[in-house]
Amino acid sequence: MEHAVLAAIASPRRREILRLVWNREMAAGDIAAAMPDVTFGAVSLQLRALQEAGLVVCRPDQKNRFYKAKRATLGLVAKSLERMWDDALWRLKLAAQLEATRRGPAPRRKHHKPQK
Amino acid sequence: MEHAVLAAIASPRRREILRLVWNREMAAGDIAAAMPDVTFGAVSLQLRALQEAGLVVCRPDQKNRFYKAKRATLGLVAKSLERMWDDALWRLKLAAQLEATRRGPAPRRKHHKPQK
DNA sequence: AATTCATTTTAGTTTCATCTAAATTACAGC
DNA sequence: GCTGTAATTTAGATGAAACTAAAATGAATT
Repeated sequence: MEHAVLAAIASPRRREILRLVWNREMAAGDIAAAMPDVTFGAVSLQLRALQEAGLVVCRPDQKNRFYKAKRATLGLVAKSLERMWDDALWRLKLAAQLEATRRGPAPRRKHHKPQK
Repeated sequence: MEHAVLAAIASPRRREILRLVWNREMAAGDIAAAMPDVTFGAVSLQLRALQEAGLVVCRPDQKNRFYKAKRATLGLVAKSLERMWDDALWRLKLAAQLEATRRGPAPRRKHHKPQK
């Protein structure tokens, strides 16, 4: 583990990319399309950073370049990242479920005795 | 593990501090004294960042404030950091030993046949 | 209450990362 | 060759992080 790796995963944007290519490989264009808030160029730069840190590998194929995560580089940290993503998902699902199943009046805060 | 933790350990300066207080607690002034290339103020700011990330705890005592690492916050990543530091030490020691025990002419690169 | 020591905080500057828009490269099909 | 698609690269703008110097805080000592 070197500095470059820690610096790479410190960026939310790069973690977002890393998560996309964690289990499957994806073309650069599809990665960029999954992030409508930035330009293709910006994504390409981050892909380069990830590649230089050894966190992704690139496979050129025809006009496309397919990226996928190189999990081994992260060692134990891979598990931490996965947990981080799972926890975030879990929180989202929980929030959605609470919202969907809620009936009746809005949840109350702890009750206080009315002032005289 | 949240973003704040990853962001905190992405900084070499904060890692340097974290390493100092990894096994023992240290007064802020002593930490700053161990880093002659920056001011006390700068170190204090980084200590605050580490504290906000939950990576150190502070114990006031008289005029001093003693900081120590809160390793639990790092979970598995703690091991990765330790390995990182050990590896760096190992490399330094190896280099020092090579330098100290070297005798005779400087080490040669792989021999090539002389050109005719 | 004034002084000293240890530390934090503030305000301003520099440095660095990230982004955009546009130019450029690379590859394939016509 | 030219055209179109996929991606990278460049140059420049913007914002955040890290630093410094100086001022402010807090706790002990006189």
